[in-house]
Amino acid sequence: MKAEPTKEDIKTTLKNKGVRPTRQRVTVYESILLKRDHPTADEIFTRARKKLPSISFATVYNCLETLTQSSLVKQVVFDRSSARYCPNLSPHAHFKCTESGKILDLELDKSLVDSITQSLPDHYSSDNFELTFTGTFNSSN
Amino acid sequence: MKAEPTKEDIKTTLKNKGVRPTRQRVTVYESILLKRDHPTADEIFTRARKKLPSISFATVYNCLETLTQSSLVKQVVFDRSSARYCPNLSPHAHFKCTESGKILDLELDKSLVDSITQSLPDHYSSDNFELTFTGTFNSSN
DNA sequence: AATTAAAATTAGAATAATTCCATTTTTCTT
DNA sequence: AAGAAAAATGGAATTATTCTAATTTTAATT
Repeated sequence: MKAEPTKEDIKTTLKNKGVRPTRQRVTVYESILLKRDHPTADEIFTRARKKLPSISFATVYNCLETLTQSSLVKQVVFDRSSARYCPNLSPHAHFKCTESGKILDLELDKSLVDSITQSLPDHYSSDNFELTFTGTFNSSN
Repeated sequence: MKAEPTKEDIKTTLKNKGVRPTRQRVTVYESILLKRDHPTADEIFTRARKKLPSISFATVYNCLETLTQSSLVKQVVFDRSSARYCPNLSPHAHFKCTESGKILDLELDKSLVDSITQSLPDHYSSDNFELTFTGTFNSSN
């Protein structure tokens, strides 16, 4: 399932999570996987419309909620701007480039992931973290 | 300036940052420092009103913007809920308890802060990070 | 102390993203 | 095929925040 999951792959993934693979959900999930550029609900709606012109905005939000709940996508929020959605399930950080506005995944060494996870004091319990950076990406090479 | 900064302390802090210490700014900053519970703009407005009944909501937002720009407070955003404001300037993480809704500061070992800072690949430049956890805090002790 | 220009504050309107609601459609189970 | 449950839909409502235009305050200068 590395590059281009088929509709069937997607259906199977949804089923495995106990999520009914409706056309709308499959389409929304597909739209996020298609181009892993952290699209907003609005962008996902636009993409989904191309595949399924009858889909409504409310449904896109419903599907995103369902996908987020079932941990298939992660909601990423920078400041107070629109939420973005990320299908990368490995623990990773996000970097927002203030010049391009792009959001990039930053893979993290397992050792760092462990350090972060273990940094929680006793009595605190969490099964996830979100690490974000804001800055610039210098692609002058 | 550990426990209770006076109005004069606050004025000095603002001046040092090149921010004009208007009554409204001092009051807003004071309202955040008063109780370090990561208040929302709304809560800050309520607190500020008690000290300065004429202050407007727009001004609270303006002041928060100014304080954030000058790095005196940090805006903290969880999910898509209201932004919250944190006057803790040391590098630290935030923990949101899903039971109480409270947001807590988690101080981080310098070594972890360094590891996080150094995890940025070449070409990426950022002078800040935000690390957040969501989970539960078990205070059964 | 009056004058002025710039900066800050204000009230209220506007905006944008998201959520809610009532209805319809689809899907699943019998 | 019928009935029940789940999902999708369109549009209204909500919420936090930003914008705008006018007023007030401040600081600097006369």
